[in-house]
Amino acid sequence: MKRIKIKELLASPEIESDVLVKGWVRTKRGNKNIAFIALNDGSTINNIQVVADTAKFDENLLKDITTGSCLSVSGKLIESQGQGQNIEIHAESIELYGKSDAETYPLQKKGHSMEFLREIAHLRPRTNTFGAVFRIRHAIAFAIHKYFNDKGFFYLHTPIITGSNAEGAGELFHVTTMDLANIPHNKDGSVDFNNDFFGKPANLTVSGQLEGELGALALSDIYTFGPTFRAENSNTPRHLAEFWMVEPEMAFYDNNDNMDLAEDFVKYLIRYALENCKDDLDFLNSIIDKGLLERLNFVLGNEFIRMTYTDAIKILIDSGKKWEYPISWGKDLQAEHERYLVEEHFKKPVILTDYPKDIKAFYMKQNDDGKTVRAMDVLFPGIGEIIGGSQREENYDALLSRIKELNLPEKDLWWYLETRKFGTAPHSGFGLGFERMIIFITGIPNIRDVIPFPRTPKNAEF
RNA sequence: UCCUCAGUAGCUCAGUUGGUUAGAGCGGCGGACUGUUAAUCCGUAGGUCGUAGGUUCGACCCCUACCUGGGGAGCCA
Repeated sequence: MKRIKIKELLASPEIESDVLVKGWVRTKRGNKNIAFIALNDGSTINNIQVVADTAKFDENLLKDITTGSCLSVSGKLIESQGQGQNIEIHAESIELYGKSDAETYPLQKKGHSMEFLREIAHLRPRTNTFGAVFRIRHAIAFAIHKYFNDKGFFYLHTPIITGSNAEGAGELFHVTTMDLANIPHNKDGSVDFNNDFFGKPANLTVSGQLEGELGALALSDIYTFGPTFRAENSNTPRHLAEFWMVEPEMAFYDNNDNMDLAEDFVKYLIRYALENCKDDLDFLNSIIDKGLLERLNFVLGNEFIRMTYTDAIKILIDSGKKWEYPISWGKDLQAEHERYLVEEHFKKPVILTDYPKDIKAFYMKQNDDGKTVRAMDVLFPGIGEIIGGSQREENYDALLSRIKELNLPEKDLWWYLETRKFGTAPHSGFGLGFERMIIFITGIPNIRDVIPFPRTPKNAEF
């Protein structure tokens, strides 16, 4: 007999048919005559109830069926006599694949704190909450590829190891094969990289954007979707040292096209989750965050506010609020300012545009006013900046002078500059923090709980 | 990195102004129960009180440092 996944079984049950299911025991209840086993194989948040007449099975086998143990069960699918489930399996035979010592297995029937589960990240996917989160995470990853593929975008693989930190986005993880106990130095005291693997300093990427632009200036529309690394000592529920980023880059898009795409994209992902992850979202809505579904539907049903940085500053000043960080034109918005705009003033997602050039990256398209750049940040409730993007500076001279102004390593960026020399084109792009999107869609408050194995300062276990 | 709160049984927590033998619920184990739903009922084992110093006749409790975790902030996605 062929094994059937529990999701499939529950979706189209054939009463009185013989079935074979395999999975892990969530709970066992019962008395000396009958045992009820809740079995879960991860295909869905729902369990199948296995009913076993104790007379039919070896006493020791039944004793070894404990929370966490793994079983193969064959039997007849019948309508349940009890409340709480429609169907159940009347077991004919049970094979115990793996015991789970009840005394030491850390997961119990009762709920656990997220902090405790994080310490047992190797087992937490077996809980309802993490099963739901990781299934949703998968669904959204798939939806990202589907969205872009359907729009004619190409998935471009940008390098994980790079030889420059041109973007200047945060601290780097260095990549080397040098003996750390015996690092060669030049006469001036600096590290001698000549005999290192790449013959020069290398690091894990902080963003695939610059390489993504190279792709867009040949294939028109591309996206990257991969891990990025920041060695910042950030200890917050919104930061990881290793996180996944989605970065589309589009030729012939101006910043308005860019915003249109960003809003449509984010809404597509939310809609995809609502349509394809209903059981998991219902569970999270009841257990983690009672306002989750309402919030997802609200974001879907409303247009994002679009306004310039300059207008936003006016609103913040006119609000008369006392800010911990006083606000004025030219200063970057702090968390309290973003929160005010999104959660109090507009009460919906906000896209801010045209930031002062001095608080944004060198590659952003400069406006004619000489003061601002065509940046756009999408701000979400509870998360802050979920997307950051811009129209890119396509003018060679303007880009080069900005690089010089900021003392960036011009020679490391020769390849980037050449695209502006040979057939340059207006283009735009943005980056979406994948885990932050998952936070929003699942209602899970801590980013460490929306990735299977979080990497944070002082934590690289598993 | 800064501010702040916390660390006591496998888990979640209580523990009086510093005073004999550190408690509960859940989980585990043993038993009862003819269909359970986080089953129920009876019984039972389980502790280097985060680590290292210090104060004291005496420290889970007071002091110092460090470690780990939560919340907030910064950096950012």
